[in-house]
Amino acid sequence: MKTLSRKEEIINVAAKLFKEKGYSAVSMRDIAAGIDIKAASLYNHITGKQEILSAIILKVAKEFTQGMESVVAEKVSSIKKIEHVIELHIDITVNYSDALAALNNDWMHLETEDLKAFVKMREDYEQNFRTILKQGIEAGEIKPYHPEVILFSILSTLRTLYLWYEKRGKLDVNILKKDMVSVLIKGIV
Amino acid sequence: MKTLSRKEEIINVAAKLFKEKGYSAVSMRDIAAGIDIKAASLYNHITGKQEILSAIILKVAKEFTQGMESVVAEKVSSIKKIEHVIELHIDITVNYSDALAALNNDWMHLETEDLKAFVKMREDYEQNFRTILKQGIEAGEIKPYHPEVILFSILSTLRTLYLWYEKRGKLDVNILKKDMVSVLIKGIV
DNA sequence: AATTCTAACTAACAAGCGTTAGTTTTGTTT
DNA sequence: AAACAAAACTAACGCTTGTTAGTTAGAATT
Repeated sequence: MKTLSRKEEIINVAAKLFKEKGYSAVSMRDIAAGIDIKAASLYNHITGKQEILSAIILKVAKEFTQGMESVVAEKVSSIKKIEHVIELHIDITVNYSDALAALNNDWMHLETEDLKAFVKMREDYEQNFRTILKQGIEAGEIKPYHPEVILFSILSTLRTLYLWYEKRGKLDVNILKKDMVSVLIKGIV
Repeated sequence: MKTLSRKEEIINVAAKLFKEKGYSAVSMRDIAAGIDIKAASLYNHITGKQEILSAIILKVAKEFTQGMESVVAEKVSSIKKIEHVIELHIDITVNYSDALAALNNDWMHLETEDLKAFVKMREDYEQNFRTILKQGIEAGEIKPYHPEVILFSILSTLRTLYLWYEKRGKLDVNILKKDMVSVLIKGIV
């Protein structure tokens, strides 16, 4: 357990508050109160509210981008790749569940460069996933549904996992992985 | 095409803006500008910002509650009931896609009575869905996974469908229903 | 012991917020 | 044409917002 720098502390507290009320409804005074200092003191550590949001979102977005690129490069079946994408999401959810709320709900409050960077990462990520699915369909591993329906179905489940993970008392990660893979890939009947 | 009352117009414009930026980031002046009047004029038609949010969210929440109760009362197999829940979500998504954004992301900004009413409806809804799944598992129609994993997986897909429906150019509803049912129930392998 | 640096503080700013009061315009009913 | 109601307007209110300036206390470095 490394001790956190003040900046990391600010970002963690902010992420938790953003998760509860959303970026716009959280004030700098709220964030400051969360670590028992005054709002003006925050500016000794960060340049502004925007920097906090960027730090939260882009860090996790990079983890997704990087993780997805690793999976794409693997020399395994498409189904195995999808399994690994599911596991990637679960791992990130477990480690950054507060940040994921901001990534899902507050990305539109990013500005200029950061917004563009985020949107690009998100598009690339989806495109990689789409490619995996199409290859799986071509190879006959996956039923020939419209790839968009499959993509959306799996991705929306994975993206909102953070809402659900904490509520159910932080279940065992390995059991979660096994069950999620089964339900999402093999169906329920 | 019935002509809208001013109040309905306000609510529709607000819902669209809430979808784009979230409740807290949308000002009364923004909403007013959306129908080309001044902010103060809104108050001839509504009592305040809160009433707009309540109107948007509770209307749709009631549709879900009512629809789910109809499905539960049906004398059909559990699988058929799940199919009908999926179709219910798709129908509501098509008719109220803006309102669904507020329902998903801004419900926590409801106050007192309205907040309590919403949370109760949501819990009841999930409980009904859970019951359908458990009966399906008991009857051997559904694989014996942990019902929570199935519930979460299907529900999170359906709840974020609004994000996806408009982006893909408003696909045909019947095709969408057919594909979603297949993917969510039968899996992809 | 003197100096520098870090991170807190108080005070205040201009701008924007939701909302209210009072007035004027618009369109309908008598 | 006069009277009325509905719905717009202008102006302003008290409050909160993100942020800046200037100051101070304590720790680290010289």
